[in-house]
Amino acid sequence: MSGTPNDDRRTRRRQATLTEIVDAAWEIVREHGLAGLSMRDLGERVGMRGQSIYSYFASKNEIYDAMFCQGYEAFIEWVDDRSSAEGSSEDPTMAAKLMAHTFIDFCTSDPVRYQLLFQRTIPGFEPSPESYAVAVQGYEQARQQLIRFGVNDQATFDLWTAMLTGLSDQQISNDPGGDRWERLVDRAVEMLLADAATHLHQESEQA
Amino acid sequence: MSGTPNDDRRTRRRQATLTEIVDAAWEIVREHGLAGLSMRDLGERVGMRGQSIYSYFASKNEIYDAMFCQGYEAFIEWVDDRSSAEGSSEDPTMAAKLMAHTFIDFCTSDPVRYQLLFQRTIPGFEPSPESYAVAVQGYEQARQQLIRFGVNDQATFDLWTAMLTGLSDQQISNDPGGDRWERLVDRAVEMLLADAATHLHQESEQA
DNA sequence: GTCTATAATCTGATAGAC
DNA sequence: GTCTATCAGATTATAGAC
Repeated sequence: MSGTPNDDRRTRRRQATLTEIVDAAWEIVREHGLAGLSMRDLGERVGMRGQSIYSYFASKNEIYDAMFCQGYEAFIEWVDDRSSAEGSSEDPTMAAKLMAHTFIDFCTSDPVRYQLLFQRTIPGFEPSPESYAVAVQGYEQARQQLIRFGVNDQATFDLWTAMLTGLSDQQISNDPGGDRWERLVDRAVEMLLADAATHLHQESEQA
Repeated sequence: MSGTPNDDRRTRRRQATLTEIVDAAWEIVREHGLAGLSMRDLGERVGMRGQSIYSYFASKNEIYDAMFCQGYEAFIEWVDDRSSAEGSSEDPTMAAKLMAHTFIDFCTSDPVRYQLLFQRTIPGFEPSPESYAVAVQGYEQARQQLIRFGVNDQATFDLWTAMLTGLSDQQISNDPGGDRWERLVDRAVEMLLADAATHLHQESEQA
């Protein structure tokens, strides 16, 4: 009863509408903030009534969840694309700086996405297990990258995430569109690398 | 026509109600998030109808503004109380660590306040000039403190704020109630001090 | 799958009696 | 200064026709 050409067409069409809705949700949220997403606006933007969205998503939180998932997929792709270029670099310091810029560019290029992925700001929202798994995958990818630069224990990694999210956060909050904190990234990486060298754990946690 | 004992009593009573309302607003916001503040809830908590609040505040944003102002006053007092104790310390490294803990304790002890003071998360809200002046005063106080530790140029100060807000933010977002990032503070300060020493600007910006 | 209709509730804010 | 009454909407979500 399944697998007919007609079913194929139908699911493809449905999938297209799903991504169309999520894309429209990102647009709204970039204009009116994370909390400013409403089903009516969303329906209007995608060419249907707000109530019809419920044929695709059971609730508003399910839309946030799809955005959360898509955001982390974008993160993984963003880092993948740029780390292959870094891999060809000989200088590990240079590679670490590139990685840091890659992360901060991702954050500052879309502040609302940063807010959804890396901060807890929507009161009722908890990511589904499936979306959370994607988030963990992104986190692990970043951790594996840093291990290459000698960041092989949890404490040092936590210090790096604090520094990099701190730079992103200040850049977004206090100098949107500028580079007041972004231009401190190279200096921050040099500082972190020097620190990591003095706190080296000999037992690497690599596989 | 003014200055009679009756006027005195009246303004004192009014002032008491004003702070009572702001205190109740903090309670609500700690329970339901920054965006979860409503005039009806606020009125109920303070013992009047929601509409009566408008006798004290012209709009909801004026309440956010009062909270913003009060939050920065609390920050100034918090730092003042603890920096006098630090002043008696001989070791500048120790003093810097105490200052960093003071800042991060302030942030993590009240996440919603941190959100209101240091992040831009309420869509329509802009602090009034009066409240903004208090914020600038708090910022300047922190800057003057760091100058004592050799952080005498803007770039180095920006790096410190990024590190300290980054640690606060990670602590709040990813380990609420714990100390996973808080326990990295001493190490972070040592790292920042070593960095500041190598980037010393001879022309101090002190008065 | 999309519609209309609507439930049920919340929102900030104003007018005017007392 | 607090109340009642009310405006003028907004919100998420469901039921049922087509």
